[in-house]
This record gives sequence, structure tokens and C-alpha cells, in this order.
Amino acid sequence: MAIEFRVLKESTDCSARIGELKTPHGVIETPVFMPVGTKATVKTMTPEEVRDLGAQIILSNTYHLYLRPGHKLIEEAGGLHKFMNWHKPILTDSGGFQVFSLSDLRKITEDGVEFRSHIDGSTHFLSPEKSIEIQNSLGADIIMCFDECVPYPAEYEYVKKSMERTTRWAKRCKDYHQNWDRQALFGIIQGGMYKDLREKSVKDILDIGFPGYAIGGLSVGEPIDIMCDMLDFTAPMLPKDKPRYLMGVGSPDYLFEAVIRGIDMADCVLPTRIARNGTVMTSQGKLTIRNAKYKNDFSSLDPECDCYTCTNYTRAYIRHLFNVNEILGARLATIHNLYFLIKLMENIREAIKEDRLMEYREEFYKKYGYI
RNA sequence: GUGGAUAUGGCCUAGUUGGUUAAGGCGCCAGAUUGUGGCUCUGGAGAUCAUGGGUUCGAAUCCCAUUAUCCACC
Repeated sequence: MAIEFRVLKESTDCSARIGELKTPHGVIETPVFMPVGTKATVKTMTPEEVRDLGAQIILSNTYHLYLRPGHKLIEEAGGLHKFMNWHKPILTDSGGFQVFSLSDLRKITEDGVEFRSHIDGSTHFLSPEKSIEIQNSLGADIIMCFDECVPYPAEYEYVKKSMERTTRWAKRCKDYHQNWDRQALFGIIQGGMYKDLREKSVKDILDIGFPGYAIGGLSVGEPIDIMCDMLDFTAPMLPKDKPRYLMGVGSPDYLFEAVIRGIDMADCVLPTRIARNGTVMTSQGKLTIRNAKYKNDFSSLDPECDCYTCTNYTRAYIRHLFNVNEILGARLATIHNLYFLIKLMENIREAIKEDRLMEYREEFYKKYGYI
């Protein structure tokens, strides 16, 4: 088996746990936040910089790499790790999300999805088998089943049919996957915001059996209370000795609430995307660096942060970079935001260790301005 | 000095057979962003239409004068 997961400690007052996830490219301490590097790069960062920020694993994407530069080319390069010079663990998403979110013209059948490239309009076909074949070529430590992520809100009947098809596709993914010793294939729970469908999905995906389980179809625009409610219901049904991955979550509050409910892994484009658009997360809350009030502010982005950006640059300078559209602005903000979330997860792990996660959350929320 | 052209928010422009709250871009101000099509997207403020008269029910638009700028010629 490619991965080995061990729970090291469980919280006494919530479902949070600390764990250790061994992969072919190193050990990951959980709970972990995974930066996203869709097209084989965490935008604006070199892999060395991402590593030095403390990132333990990054995400990349099947759909995008299949279209460009092509999975065969990456295989020829020696796999994704070697191609992009990132030698820590990688997780690739199956491409399911992109097929459903990017493509206008798509046709879903039992066999798979016919879609048109967002780049040149060419027609392609992605199936469970094709997605696994691509992910095998890419060579990530953890790969994902090809699923359908339904939007929110969605009709019960549609979600039900979609969830059942995702389950059948999961079986096909498992049957097709070959190198289990080098790549762990995770199953994905669907079922939208309907508890009975979530329950059925968990049961069927567990029956198929995977070394790890993801909860998909959340953080798709529903209120945070609903996500929490779905997690409260879904997470406890997953086996304790397997990693649990909540897909697409990345704001501090969502991360806290997910970890408290037993989530071990999460990924999100949020920190890197908002960084490029001039928003940074700080211990005192969100800050839009373009705002005029920072024009003469020569303090750092976050007085409590010791990242590269905060130890070397001022708000006034970074604001200037954004106002004149200089690339360095996006880089400095990205460095800070990634460090902020990586540090946050480190603090969360420490808090779990010391059995004070709920207190830490309270303290963080007050300062950040959530409460 | 003579002749001609132009004058619209901070900047660049649209807008004439005269007709309701003068349009757009840039800039400015603010917001959004959650398994990444994103230097993206959404919203907001800001103009007595150079100035003064006149014609008209009604003028950025027509007429006169003034001022400024540009061009050509002496």
C-alpha cells in the first residue's frame, strides 16, 4: 500500500485528531492544509519557496494537465514530481470538478463525460478509466476517483442519480487502478445536502473500500451552518483509521469547523487566489491591501506574522505594487497567505495535542472578527 | 497680426435634422473570490458640457462676444 495512516491523538472535547500520513514522498502531519498547484505550479511560487513555507503536500489537477502539456509528456519527463521539481507528496484531483464547472458543452453518460476544452474547444472524453490512466501517468502519491460534484442548490432526484453514478464510477476507478504500492486512490462521498443520500453514499463507497475518503460536494456555496451540519452527520460514519479529506475548504473558519468535526486534510485555491487579487488574511481578519487607508502604512501585513513578506515589506509597499500591477505584489501576498494557513494548521495541531482546540478557536475567531 | 480648428467629471473620448436623470474607457473608492478558465468579477463616487450673453416651450448641440489651446499663413 502506498500510504499508511496513524491517528496519534484524539481530542477529548471534539472529533479533532492528530495523525501521521506516510506517503512515498514523505510523512504528512495532519490535519493539513494543501496548497493548490493546478497546472503543476502553485501560482507565482517556486516549489522551493512552497516547501520553505512549510507546505507538506500540494494539489495538482488531472483535467488541466491532461489538456496541457498532456499526461504522456509528464510521464516522459519522469512523472509530475520530477517535472515540476517538487519532491514532497502530491495529490491530484480527478478532473471531475473541472469537467462540470468549466465546460459549457458536456454530455454525461454512464460511460463518462464528453466535454469541450476551455482552451481550444476541442472535444474530449473523460471516464473513470481515463482519469485513472492520466493520474497513473502523473504519478501523484494520492489520486482521486472520478466523480460528479453537484452544484448547490440541487434537486433531490438529480443529486440521487448523480451520487449513484459517482458510486458506480468509484468501483470502476478502483478496478482500473494498478500501482497501489505507489499511488493511493481515495474514494469520494457525494449526496449533496441530503442526509439520506450522504448516508447511502458513505455506505456504498465504504463497501468498495479505499485507503482514504474524501467528502466532496461541500463548500459549493451553501451557508457554513449547512456544511457543518453535513459534516456532523457524514464524518462520524467514516472509519477512524483512514484519512478524511474535505475537498475545497480554505477559509480559517471553514478549516476550524472541519478539523473539529474530524477532518484530516483540506485544500483550497482561496489563499492563493485572493492573494493575487490583493486580499490577505491576518490575525486581525481579512485585509484588502489596495485600500487607500494603507497608502502611508509602513507596518507589516500582519504584526503577528513572521513570514518572509511580513519581515521584509510594508503594507504601503505591497499596496503600491498592486496599484501599479507589479507581479511581486501577487507573490508577496501569496507567500503570506499560504504561510498564514500553514501556520494556522500547525497551531491547530498543537492545540489538539494540548487539548485546547475549542479555546484556541474562540480566541482566533474573536481576533479575526468572526464573532 | 490674419485665417482656421477645438474646448464635455482627475485624464482620454462618445454624444447635432436642439427633446426625459449627458454615455464609455482609464484613474479613484469599496466589495467579492472556497476539489483555480481569474493582473478576474461586481458595485460606487465624481460633470453647473471653457466663460458670459442671446435664440427657443426646451441648448453640450444654433447665434454673438470673451478666454485658452492647437494648426496654417504673414
